[in-house]
Amino acid sequence: MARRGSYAKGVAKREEILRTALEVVDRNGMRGTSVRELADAVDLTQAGLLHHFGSKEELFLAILTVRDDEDAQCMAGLDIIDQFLLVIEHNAKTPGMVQLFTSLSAAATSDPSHPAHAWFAERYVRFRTLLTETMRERQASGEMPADVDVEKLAAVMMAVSDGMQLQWMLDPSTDMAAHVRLVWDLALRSAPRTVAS
Amino acid sequence: MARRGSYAKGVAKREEILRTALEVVDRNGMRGTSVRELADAVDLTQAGLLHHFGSKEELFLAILTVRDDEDAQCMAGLDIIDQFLLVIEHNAKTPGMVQLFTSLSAAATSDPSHPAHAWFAERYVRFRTLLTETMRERQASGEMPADVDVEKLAAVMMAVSDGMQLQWMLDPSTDMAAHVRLVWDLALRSAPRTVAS
DNA sequence: GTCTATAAGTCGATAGAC
DNA sequence: GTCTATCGACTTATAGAC
Repeated sequence: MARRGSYAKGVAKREEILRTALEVVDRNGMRGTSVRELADAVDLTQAGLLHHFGSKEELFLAILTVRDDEDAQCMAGLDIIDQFLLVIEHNAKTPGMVQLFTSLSAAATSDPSHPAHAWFAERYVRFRTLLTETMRERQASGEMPADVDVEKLAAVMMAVSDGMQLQWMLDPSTDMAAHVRLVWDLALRSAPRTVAS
Repeated sequence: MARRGSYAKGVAKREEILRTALEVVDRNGMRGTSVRELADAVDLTQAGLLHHFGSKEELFLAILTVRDDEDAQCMAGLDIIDQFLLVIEHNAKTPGMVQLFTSLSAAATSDPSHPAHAWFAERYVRFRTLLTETMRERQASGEMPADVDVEKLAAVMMAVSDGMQLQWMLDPSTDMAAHVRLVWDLALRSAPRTVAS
């Protein structure tokens, strides 16, 4: 079918754009990367590129989505906490990606009309829920102190991960994963609170 | 002296701009607030406003600096940890400011040539040092477990504070201070690690 | 020294031809 | 699906009035 052919071409071009954009962003970050630059890298005009993605922001969002999916794929089966730490260690090798994530998350979370607002909202709920449930299981099996507020701890783990990216960008010798692990270790070895009568 | 007079006028105008800009930003945030808008609010043209600050980014940086100074001023004498938590509680009442801080910190930390890059770098070092020293004192006095890595914990406290702002912007019912307090409590009541022989 | 007015350039976004 | 052309918003820079 002709329709099938042209559709497939669009998808292929879209993926070529994403793959190239991912590399460019990883070198240069979001800031200072214009749509025209990305368009040149895939031999398109700026308008030609924007035909595949509605806007610059949607293009960048697509990049993050691909990245999230790839992370999830190659970590399938691992312990959630281990996954979490591995992703953070991996982030330290892709500075442009970290830059893109922090910039976009700041812009998108602060503006409900931002194209990526819903994506981030859903992402936080999903990961927080996943972490919370895992921690509850560990509490049930006695691997974790029962009186830790795991719902808050899950939010904190993500917040540390996000926040450490800023400090890491200022000083790339910072070990982001080690800082997240510190919180996790504190939670694991926190002494059960004695109930005051 | 005439020179003294005109200099004072410049400073006065600068402060009027900052005061007004602070209000406008607190309502509208950084995103969607143009220099022209701010200029209109203080009865200046865009170029007139930019004469006082080199650029939009430097203007916004000046706003954050004023905010930091005001926070520090009205908290003088309080315990550092209490100060930290009080500032976070205060942030929850100034959404535009939180928006400005997250947007600017993302943009500035990721780009060494950003006008606010050095400011953020210095700010993180300063606060981290302050927190670290305070914690060391508490360890010395026995108020805090001796084997907690306070240098990392200080960085973590700031990271949680920064990171929770994103989740709070997505859901303003989030209690940012409570999450920071969770980390602090975990550190305080963490059981001393037994040394493996 | 401070401000007005304006010019030039960049960026993202969009309309319409092919 | 890709292009040309153009629009409007923003920023920087500067010439010159006061």
